Order: sequence, then C-alpha cells, then structure tokens
Amino acid sequence: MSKSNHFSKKLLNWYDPKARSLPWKFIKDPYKIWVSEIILQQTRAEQATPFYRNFIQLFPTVGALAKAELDQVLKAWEGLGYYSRARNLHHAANYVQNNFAGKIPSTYKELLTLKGVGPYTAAAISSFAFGEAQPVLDGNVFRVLSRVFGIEAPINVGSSRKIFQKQLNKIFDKKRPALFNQSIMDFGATCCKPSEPSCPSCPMADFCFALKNKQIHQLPKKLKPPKKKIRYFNFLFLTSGKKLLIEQRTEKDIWQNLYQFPLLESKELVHEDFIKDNFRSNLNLNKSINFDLVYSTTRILTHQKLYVQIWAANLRKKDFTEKEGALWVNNSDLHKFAFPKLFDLFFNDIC
DNA sequence: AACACGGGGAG
DNA sequence: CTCCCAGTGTT
Repeated sequence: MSKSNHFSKKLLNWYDPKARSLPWKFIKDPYKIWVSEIILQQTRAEQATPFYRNFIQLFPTVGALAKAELDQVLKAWEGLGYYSRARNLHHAANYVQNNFAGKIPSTYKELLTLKGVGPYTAAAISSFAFGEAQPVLDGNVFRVLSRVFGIEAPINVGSSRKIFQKQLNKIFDKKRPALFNQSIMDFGATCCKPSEPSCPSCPMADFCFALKNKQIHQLPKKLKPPKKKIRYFNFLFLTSGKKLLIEQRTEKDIWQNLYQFPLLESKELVHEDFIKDNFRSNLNLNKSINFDLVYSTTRILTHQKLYVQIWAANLRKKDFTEKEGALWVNNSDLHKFAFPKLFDLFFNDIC
C-alpha cells in the first residue's frame, strides 16, 4: 500500500470523535459553522468557546447578524482580537442576505467570495456543512504534513503552500471529506503538537519522516518573524461629572472601529510636559487643568509592543470641552462601546 | 511576496 | 522572553 493511503487509513482509525468535544462539532447549521471557523482563525479553541456561545446567542442567524449594527458586532468581539474578522463577518452577512437570499452558499468557490473567508475557511465550511470534497490546510495540517512527509519548505511563506497542498491532495479521503478534515486537525492539535508531540503513541510512527530522521524538533521549518514595532500610547481619561470623553479609531491600524480615550501617540518616549501640553491644546483645555498619571502598562501584540500610559483629568461644567470626532458618554452607556483589551484591564483596575 | 492584524497560553 | 494558535486582506 502506498504511504499516502496508509496515512488516511491510520488517521481515520486513530480518530475518536468524542475525544475533543467542542460546541461547534457535530452541528450542521452552515451559519454556525461559518461563525465558528471565523472565530477560530488564529485563536485557540479554549479562548474561542465563550465568544462563540455568546455570539450565537446574540446573533442566532445570518439575518440577525446582517440586521445588527457593526458596533454591536464589535462589542461581541471585544477582547478577542483581529477585529477585521468581525467587520468582515458583518459585511458578509449582508452580502449573503442580498446575493444568496440569506442562505450560506454551499460551494467552496462561492464561499470564497465572502469577505473573511479564504481557502482554509471555505474548505472547512464546504466540507463540514455540505460534504464537499475540499481538504483543509491550516496550521495543524502544515505541521503534520511537514513532519510525516518530510517537507522542509517554511510554512510561513506563501510560496510553500502549493507544495503542502499537493501532498495534502494525495492523502485526502474524497469519500469522507468532513471526517478526514476533522481528524487531521484533531490529530495535529492533540498528537502531532508543536512541542512535545506524542510520538510514542503516534499512529504514524512507523513511517513518519521526522521521527525516523530525528527531525521532530526541526520540522516544520519557519522563517524568523520581523522584530516588533515599538509604539508609545498616552491616553487621556477625561471626565466631567458622570461623563467620559471617548473617540472611535478610524485609521487602518490596530483596533480599527473600536473606541478609545483621546490619544497622543509617539514613536519615541516623550516628556510628561509635552504630553500635557498636547492634551491641553488638542482638547482646548485651560492651563489650570491638572493631569495625573493613573495607569501605566505594556501590551505585547504579535507584531507590536505598546507602552501605554493613561492620564486622568476632571472638568467642571464651565471647562466643558468639545472635540471633533469625540463624544461624551455617560458611565451607564459605556458598556455599549467596544474597547481594546487594555481598557478593560484599566477599567477593572480603577474600579 | 511581504506586511498588517490581537490576544492568550505554554515553555 | 519566544512560539503558536481551525488565516485573511491589503499593498
């Protein structure tokens, strides 16, 4: 028997559907499968689970999601990260309403026309929800293929993809696409793990390239990521009575469409006096207004390191200020706005 | 082809 | 600290 067929047979024999029980498994609703796959992009299952449950409760159907305001959808995504997923999901829900009569399209090709649905997600939805023979190629599958078949092409460069896709097509079980896809991802997640894989009990052990050649810790190969960008964020926590000044981020940058306090950003560390002067002139505040440093932290993102300071000031009625694009919100309305995670930490810290 | 995009967990 | 995670869109 060829090594390729051997793989599929071993895999399906190894797979225990009950071993990894997750809320989006064993469901057939294409909408829920779609939502789960978007949430799971670059996100661990444990982190995804509460967000998935909450999201489905708030937006049970594609119609409900399409009707919702983007701010509501972002609020449901608050703290999860990669917020373009929420924007694209909302956009695509309306696209499905208008172009597919509210039915999630059933083919790989049509699914690719939805914003936020790429090759992985289209293969996942089309196979899980509709039984189409499309193999998924995600981080797990890259790792498994690299080790078992000895593929040395780095998995984090686009040009390697076709090499992995070719090998994947060879071993894919067209007769049982959903089962194969579920199995190979579970196998990667629980057996052929990134570190400390369970080689002694691995069903592929007798023909795995990496095990045979002692390459388990060398495969998959990956190119070094670029260095983190350093950014300095100084926010102003400006209150007046029960009101607080916030603004929406609109740039194509991290946290697009989320809310924040008025911000002074710099590439270098800047002096306290410069920050305060900037706040005064930017918000048209009186010289007598005082600012206290109330919060200081760092945030590590995948490609950035943020040095964050939050300054507080309180205004009397007569000092009340207006700023283009900013809005005063009541404490009681704050929960309606989606903020980056660091503000959640801040709110918890000061309360 | 390279870059941008969050946040959390594990080692 | 580093690496990884059920990746995709933009430039």
